[in-house]
Amino acid sequence: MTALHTPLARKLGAFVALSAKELAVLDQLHSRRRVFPAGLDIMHEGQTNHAAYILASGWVCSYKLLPGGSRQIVDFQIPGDFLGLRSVLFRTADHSIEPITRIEASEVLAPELLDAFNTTPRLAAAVLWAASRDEAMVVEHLVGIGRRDARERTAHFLLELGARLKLVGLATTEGYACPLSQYLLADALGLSAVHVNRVLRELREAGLMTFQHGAVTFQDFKGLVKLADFDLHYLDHDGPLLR
Amino acid sequence: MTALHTPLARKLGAFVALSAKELAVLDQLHSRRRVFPAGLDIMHEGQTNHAAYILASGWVCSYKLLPGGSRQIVDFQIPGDFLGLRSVLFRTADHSIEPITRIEASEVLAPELLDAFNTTPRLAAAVLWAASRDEAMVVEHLVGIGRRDARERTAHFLLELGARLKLVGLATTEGYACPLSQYLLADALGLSAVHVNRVLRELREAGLMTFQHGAVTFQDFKGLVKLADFDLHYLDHDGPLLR
DNA sequence: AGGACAGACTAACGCAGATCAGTGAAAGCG
DNA sequence: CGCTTTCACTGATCTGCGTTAGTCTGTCCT
Repeated sequence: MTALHTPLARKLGAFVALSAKELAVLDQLHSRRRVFPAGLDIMHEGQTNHAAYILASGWVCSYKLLPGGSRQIVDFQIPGDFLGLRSVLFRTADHSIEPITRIEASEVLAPELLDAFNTTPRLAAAVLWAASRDEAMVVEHLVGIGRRDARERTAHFLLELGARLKLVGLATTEGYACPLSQYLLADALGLSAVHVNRVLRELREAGLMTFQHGAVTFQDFKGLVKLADFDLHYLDHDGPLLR
Repeated sequence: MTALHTPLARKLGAFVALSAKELAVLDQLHSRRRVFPAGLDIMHEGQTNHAAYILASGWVCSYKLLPGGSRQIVDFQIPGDFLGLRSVLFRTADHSIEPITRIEASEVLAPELLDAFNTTPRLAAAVLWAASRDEAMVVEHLVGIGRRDARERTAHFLLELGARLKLVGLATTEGYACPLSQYLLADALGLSAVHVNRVLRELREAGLMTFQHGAVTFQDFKGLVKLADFDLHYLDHDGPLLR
């Protein structure tokens, strides 16, 4: 296998073996690279005619604000993920996107993407598969918020992040570097920051995992998986309908 | 405008004017019509190699079960919606699908759909738009469960259902026929059935709306919209990137 | 007709998690 | 160099919602 140039190539490569040509096409999508600072929204709910991006490095969150001032983070994006792909189909974005760290991202215009799909159809299938996987994760997130208590929910979420990061080589079974604050985690989990803190302490004191100093460390992976009822099969080993 | 044959045609037609040819292609997708009784799952989480369907009549819910025995309903599907479209891309379904009423649905195989897209590309855009809209609704649902209290959440959900039903001619601003039990509503909203009952009583006593005898009736639409912070713009008036 | 069952509805009680109100440490900055 | 801001962390109190345990209807059986 040739060297994997980008996180996206690495992610898709974990699912279909990519030819040199396909890798080259993927690389070309990364031509218009841009850098954004942390904390400054790159896309706003209601905004029209924005571009889509492929995230090359750094972390991002997509969220919605409510009139009461609270917010719900729908998902975090990590290297190799698309930003605002769905919103491009609508004229206006249905959520906002904020970089959590300084990020590097490549602007992708719809025509370029369609072009790439035409020349390398297997890429289209792979990208569609990735999009479906993202959607499955949003659904799993919904289920967690609706029906899991704070401990299960937190554990599940951090395990899932780990699984995603592993795909792009940014995590091991031991843990991963994680730039999230407890506030961000709270907004993602539908909890208060105070309660997130308590839950993290519980998990730590139970010897299951730690979330400290910008790093997530799994001490008892199996125990965590059991507590969270984590089933990675919906992220794993599942290929699309490739014919 | 020609007569609209199916709910799907009606829904897509609300967004792009469909030619006679496109209508014919849509009709053809409905050739393999099947009937399913209420309460019997037509698709199971973990099941492999199932087909996708277009719902022609009746109501359906897609849900996930948790080990504790509770379940979370991710979404209800109404006539004109696709069933299991995303799960076809994965080898195995990531959720279960259960008819709430007796339903009629047309089996659609992936090749047929791709064929239809090739002969009428505008149809592909329209279907993609519909899929994006569905995803946007799941996101909105997630936000509701995470950050809205029971009253807002319930009101928002029933308003959204109304907006969707209006698109296929099954609702007016006054209300709509609704076969959901309070238990189903509870599983969708991440609440207990008991509390759903309390909330519905509150809404009724506040003169906002009723949910009784299989019908939802809006008495104070504006008041409800305000309470729920309901913004239908993400369902309305928004076209896809049509070139 | 009587029994079984599903669904709407209610009251009493308990708890998970929100809210409020702080402390203390580290990092950015004029 | 203090000053401000951000973040982790904690205890006390409050509350929205779950849980339990019912009653009452209507409808479908046989």
